[in-house]
Formats: sequence, C-alpha cells, structure tokens
Amino acid sequence: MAKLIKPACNDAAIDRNWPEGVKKTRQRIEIYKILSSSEIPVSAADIFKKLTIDNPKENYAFSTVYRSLLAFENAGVVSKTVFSTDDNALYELKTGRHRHYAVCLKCHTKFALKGCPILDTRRMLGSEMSDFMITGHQLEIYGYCGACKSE
Amino acid sequence: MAKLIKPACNDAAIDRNWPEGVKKTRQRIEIYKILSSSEIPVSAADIFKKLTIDNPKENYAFSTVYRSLLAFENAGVVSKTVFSTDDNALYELKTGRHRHYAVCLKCHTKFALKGCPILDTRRMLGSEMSDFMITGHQLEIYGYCGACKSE
DNA sequence: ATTTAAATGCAAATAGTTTGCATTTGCATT
DNA sequence: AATGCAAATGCAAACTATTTGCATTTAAAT
Repeated sequence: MAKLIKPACNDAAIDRNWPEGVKKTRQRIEIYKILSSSEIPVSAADIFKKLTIDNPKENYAFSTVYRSLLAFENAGVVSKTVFSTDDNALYELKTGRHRHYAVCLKCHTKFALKGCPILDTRRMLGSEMSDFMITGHQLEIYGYCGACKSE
Repeated sequence: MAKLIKPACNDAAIDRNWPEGVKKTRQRIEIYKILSSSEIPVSAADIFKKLTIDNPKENYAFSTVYRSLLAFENAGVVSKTVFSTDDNALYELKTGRHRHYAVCLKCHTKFALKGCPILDTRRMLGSEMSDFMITGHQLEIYGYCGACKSE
C-alpha cells in the first residue's frame, strides 16, 4: 500500500523542524512560519495581525494563537519573554543563536546581540546555592537607541 | 519663627532616604517601609495585603499602591521587573546591592545573587551598535531550586 | 489658619490572556 | 476512501493585573 500523503506544507524546513508531539494544523503552520520569519520576538497580537493579513480568507481566533504558542513553548521550540518596556509577552523560536537583546527605553525597539557575555552562570550562584540547578538565563541591555538618543 | 515640624515618620532612615520631589503621605510611608523591609521583589498585591494586615484600621486602595510605586519609580528609587515565571510586575528599592536573581521555574522563588557577572555591557553591543546609549541591564538565572529539584 | 495642587478611595474601564463549550479537523484505523 | 476519536479551533465570556475619572481629602507652602 502506498504511503499516505501528509497534509502539505510548502516549506520543507518547517516540516524538518516541526516539534515532536505537536499536532500539525493549518493554523499552527502559519504561526510557525511567522515566528521563523521574524528577526525579533513578536507578540500574540503581532502574530494575529499578520495571520489575518497574510490569509484574508481564513478565520483565526486569538485563543488559537495563545494556545499554539503554549504548545510550542511546552514542546521546547518557543521561548516567551516579557520585556520591562512592554506590557505584553513576546515570543520567538529557540534557535540557539542570538538570545539577548538591547532594548530602547523610548521606542521599545529590540536589537539582537551577537553573543552572550555570561561565561559561567554557575559562578554567580556562590557556594550557598550549590543545590540550584541552572537551566538557562536571560539578559537584556536597556538604554536609548541612536535615533531616540538624539531627540 | 520656629521651623515647621514635618509629619512624623518613626524611622529616621526613611526620612533620610526619602526621594526628592515625592510628597510624603501616610500611605507612601507605609509602602516605602514594606519595600525597604523586603529582601526580594514584591508585587502590588503583596504590598496591598501587607498594608491591610499591618494597619487593620486604615483603608488602602489598590490604585494608591500602583500610583505610589509609579511615583517612586519615576523618582528613581524603585525598579519594576517582570519575571518570566510570574504574570505580574514585581517592585524593589534600588539599593545598588544585589540586583540579579536566580528564579526557580517551579516555585517561583527568587534568590538574590551577590554580584554581577557583566563586566562590560558595551562590549556586547559590537561596533555596529556604537550609537546605543546603555543605561542599565537586567539578568536572571532560571532553573530549579534545591527543594523543587528533588521532587 | 488659609490655600492649593497633589494624593487618595472608590468604582468603572482597559488590556492582555485564559477558559468553557459546541463544532471542526488531523490522522490513525478500517 | 470512509470511520472514529482525541485534540484543536472559533467564539464569547471570564479572569487578572493594571489604569483612569472623579469627588473628596490631605500635605505642606503661604
């Protein structure tokens, strides 16, 4: 018997990177595409807006966006961050690459940083916290971007 | 003419550290006391709860807590942080001392770290972001505390 | 003591996010 | 290709944290 043809997804890279255990739906594929095409973290509202613009004939719910992001997060492929400058959460694909940002306190623009300056997180804990199991860290630089600085 | 006696505050340290330009009210003094007596960042709800417990006869409004915290923040003596593990903002006095925390992903406890590992934030930006004016940074370590790890 | 701008308490509004439920869909099985 | 079922969706309502408008009170300058 011929192998069943799975629902098409016109981007082979998405098929390849799709997280284990997350059911592949039309909506989630679109959300994943938006995440993977964005250079900086995006909000649920950003995603919803882009969904409806990219697919004017489709009908998306805000709750689907949130639930899909949660599914991705639980599957370990998306990270959620709340920046001090914003009152909403931002989401991005975990790529291993730039995970830290410089954030402008005025225009709230995020600039991805190249590397990570934290060489040894464990050292930060000190001896009295030796039983703490580190899984990750988060770092943001705050200040004013070139444009906002000169106003 | 004798100098007017300012409204009493039974803690001289608070009088001494009171931020310039912030009107001294009964409510704000209580809120400041709570902030200065806490080792870790607290939420508006934490503060409100403690206010009503400490002063059962007084009547406090949630909006007063938020507005007072904003006044302190604008005066530069309080910093507001949103941790990934919580869905509310936490506030703490700016002391210059430990400003970074290790956060347990399970019980959300925050453990103050002694020092700061970021020696040179400017170096992180690289040459193409030389026009960014750094004013500060934020760093959290995430993981599991001793108690939660062993469950 | 008088005055005035600022702070408070209250209730209602807002924004972001979550949830309950009826319906639809992915996909494994026939 | 048709069937069955758990999981996902859309919708609306609920929920939580936070903010705002307004009448009243208060700090502190005069």
